Amino acid sequence: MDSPKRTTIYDVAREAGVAASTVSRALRNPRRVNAATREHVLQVAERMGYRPSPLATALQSGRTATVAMLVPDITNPHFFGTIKGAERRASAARITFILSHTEESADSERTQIEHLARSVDGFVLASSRLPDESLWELAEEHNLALVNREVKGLPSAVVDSRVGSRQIVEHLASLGHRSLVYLSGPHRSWPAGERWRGLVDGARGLDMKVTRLGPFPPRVVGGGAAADAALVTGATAVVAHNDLLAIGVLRRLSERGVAVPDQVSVVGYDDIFGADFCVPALTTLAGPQDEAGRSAVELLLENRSRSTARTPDRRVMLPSHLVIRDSTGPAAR
Amino acid sequence: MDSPKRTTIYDVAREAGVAASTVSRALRNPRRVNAATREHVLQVAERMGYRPSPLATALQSGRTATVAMLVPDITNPHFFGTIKGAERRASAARITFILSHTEESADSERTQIEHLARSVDGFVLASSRLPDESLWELAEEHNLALVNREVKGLPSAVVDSRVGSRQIVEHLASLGHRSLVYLSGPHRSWPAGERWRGLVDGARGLDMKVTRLGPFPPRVVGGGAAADAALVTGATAVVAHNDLLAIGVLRRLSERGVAVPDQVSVVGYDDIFGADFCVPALTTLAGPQDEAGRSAVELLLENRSRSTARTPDRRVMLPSHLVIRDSTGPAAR
DNA sequence: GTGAAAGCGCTAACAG
DNA sequence: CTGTTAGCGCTTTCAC
Repeated sequence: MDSPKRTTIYDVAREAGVAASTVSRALRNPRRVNAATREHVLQVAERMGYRPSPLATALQSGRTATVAMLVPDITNPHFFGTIKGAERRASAARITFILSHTEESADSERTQIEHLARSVDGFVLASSRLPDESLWELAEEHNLALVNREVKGLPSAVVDSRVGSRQIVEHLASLGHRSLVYLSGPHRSWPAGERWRGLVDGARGLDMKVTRLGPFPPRVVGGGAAADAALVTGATAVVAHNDLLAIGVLRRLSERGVAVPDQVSVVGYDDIFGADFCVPALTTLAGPQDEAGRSAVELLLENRSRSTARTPDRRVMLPSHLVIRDSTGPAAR
Repeated sequence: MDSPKRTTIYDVAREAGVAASTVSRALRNPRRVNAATREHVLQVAERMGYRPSPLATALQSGRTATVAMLVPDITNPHFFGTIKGAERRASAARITFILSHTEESADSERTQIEHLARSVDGFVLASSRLPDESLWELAEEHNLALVNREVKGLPSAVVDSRVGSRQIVEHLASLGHRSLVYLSGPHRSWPAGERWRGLVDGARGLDMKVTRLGPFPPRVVGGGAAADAALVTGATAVVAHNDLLAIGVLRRLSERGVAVPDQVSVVGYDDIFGADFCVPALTTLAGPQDEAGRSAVELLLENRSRSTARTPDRRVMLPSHLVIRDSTGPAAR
C-alpha cells in the first residue's frame, strides 16, 4: 500500500541543506529558527510532499494528539449527541478521535483504558460503569474526563438532571397529579440516582407521592415490564429513566389500551431523536448532550497543557430544560 | 499523568536474564523461542506489569492495528448501524477504531485520509463523497474499503437498494398506484442513482409512471419542500431518498391535512430508529447496515494480510427487504 | 535458540 | 540561530 518510501525530515533536510533538527524546529517551533531558513525549509518540505509521522512524533514526545472516548453502548441513541460533540471538538483541535464501546461492562472499560493508554493523551468516559474507587485509581495514571457522572476530584461534564427532575415534578403537580412512579435505570447508574433524588426533592412540600420501581434495562424493550409494573401501582404519572424506556412504555400502554395522557402521563429524559414524533409526542427533559461531549474533550485538553501539575477538578454542569409535548396532561379523574 | 516510567522489554529482559530481542520474540513469535525460556519471560513480564507500546511497535513494524472510519455526517442516524458494525468487528479483532466525520465534504475527506494515513492500516469510507477518480488514486497509496458505494476495482460492502427499489415499485403497483415520485437525495450520492435506476427498472412493464424530484437534503428538514413538490405532481405515491426525509414528508403532509396512506403513500429507505413509531409507521426498505460496516472492516483486514499483492476487488452485496408498515396503502380513488 | 546491533522518524538537550 | 547527538520502545536481520 505504501511501498514508495515516505519522505522524512532527513530527506527534507538534505534537500534543503540543513540539519534534520532544523527542519523539525521549522515545522513545530516557528520562532526558534531564522525566518528565511524556515521559509526555505517549508517550501522544500511542501515540494517534496513531506508528511510528518504522528507515530514517531508521539513515540518521542509522549504526546499523541489523540483522545479516546469510551461509551457503554454505541447503539444507544442517547450517546449520539455526546459522541458528536466530542468528535467535533476533537477534530476542531486537530485531535484524532478514537471511539470504543465497553458493552456496559466495568471490566471491559478498564481493559480498554489499559489497552489504549499508550496511544492516547486522555479518555472521555461517558456514563462510566466503574465505581468511584476504580476511577480515582485510574486517574492516577491517566488523563480522564467524565460525562454524566460526577466523582470527587475528577473533571466532569454533566447535564443537570436533578434540578430538571424537580421541574418534572412541578409540571406534573401543576397538572393535578398526586403520585408518580419513577422507572429506574441500571442499578449503578449515576444519573438514575440523581434523577431519583431530584424527584424526591421536588415532591417534598408538593404533596406528591413518589415511588421507585426497577431497575429496568434502559431500552425500548424494557418498556413492557416497566409499564406493567407502573400500572399496578395506580400512579397517574410515570417518569421513565430515559426516552428509550419511555417510548417502550408508550408502546406497551397503547397495546393495553391505556390512553396517554388521559389515563396516564409519561415523561422521559434526553429528548433523543424520535421523541418528537412518537405518539403521543414525548414530554422529556432535554439537555445539551453534545455540549457535554464537547466540554469533556475540552477538559482533557486543558489538563494536558498544565503539564504534571494536578489541576483542581473542573466540573461543568450544563442546564437542562423540560420539553412539554403530548404525553403529559391533567391527572385522571 | 504517567510519570513512573513504563516498564519496557529491556526491563523485562534484564530481570529475566535474557536479551531484549528474546523478550520480543517470546511475546510475538511464540514458536521461535524455547518453550521454557518463553514461559519464564512471560511470567516476568506479567509480574512486572509489562504493557507493550503500540506506538513503538507501529513505528518499527509499519502495522498500527488501527482502522479509521470516515462518515459524511456523524449526526445522521443512517450511519449508526454502519458505525456500530464496524466498531464491533474492529474491537473483536483487537483493532483500534478511529471515527471521523467529513462534514459531507470531499475535500475534508481527502484531507482526513492524508492526515491519518500514517496512523492506520486502512480506511472504511462510508458513503464517500469523493469521485471515482479520486478513490482510485487514493487506493494506490492507502488500504480502502467502501460502504454503500461501488467503484470498479475497489473492495466494497453495500446494502442492495436496486433490487429493493424494484420491490417497492411492485408493492405500490399491487396497491393500485400508477405513478410515483422519487424524492432524490444529494446530487452525487451513489445510492440515489441506484435507487432511481431500481425504480425505473421496476416500473418498466408495470404501467407505472415514475418521476424524479430534487435533490433534497436527506434530513427531516428537507421533507417540507419535498412533500410540497411531490404533491403538485399529483402522484399517489412518494418514495423518499431515506427515512429521515420520509419522516419530514410525513410531518409536512400531516400539517397540510393530507392523509397518509389514504391520499398519498410514503416509502423510505434504511429503517432507521424511529421508523417504526412515527405516524403512520413507515414502510421502508430495510437492510443490514451493521453488516455492511462489519464486512468493510473485514475486507480491510483481509487486504492487510495479503501483503503487497493486489487483491482482486471483493464486493459484498447485502440483501435488503421491504418492511411494510402503515404509510402505504391502496391508491387514492 | 539466543544475543548484538541497527534502525523506524522524530524531538530535545547540548554545544557551538 | 543551527548542527550534533542521543534516544523514545520495539522489531528484525545477522551472527554465533
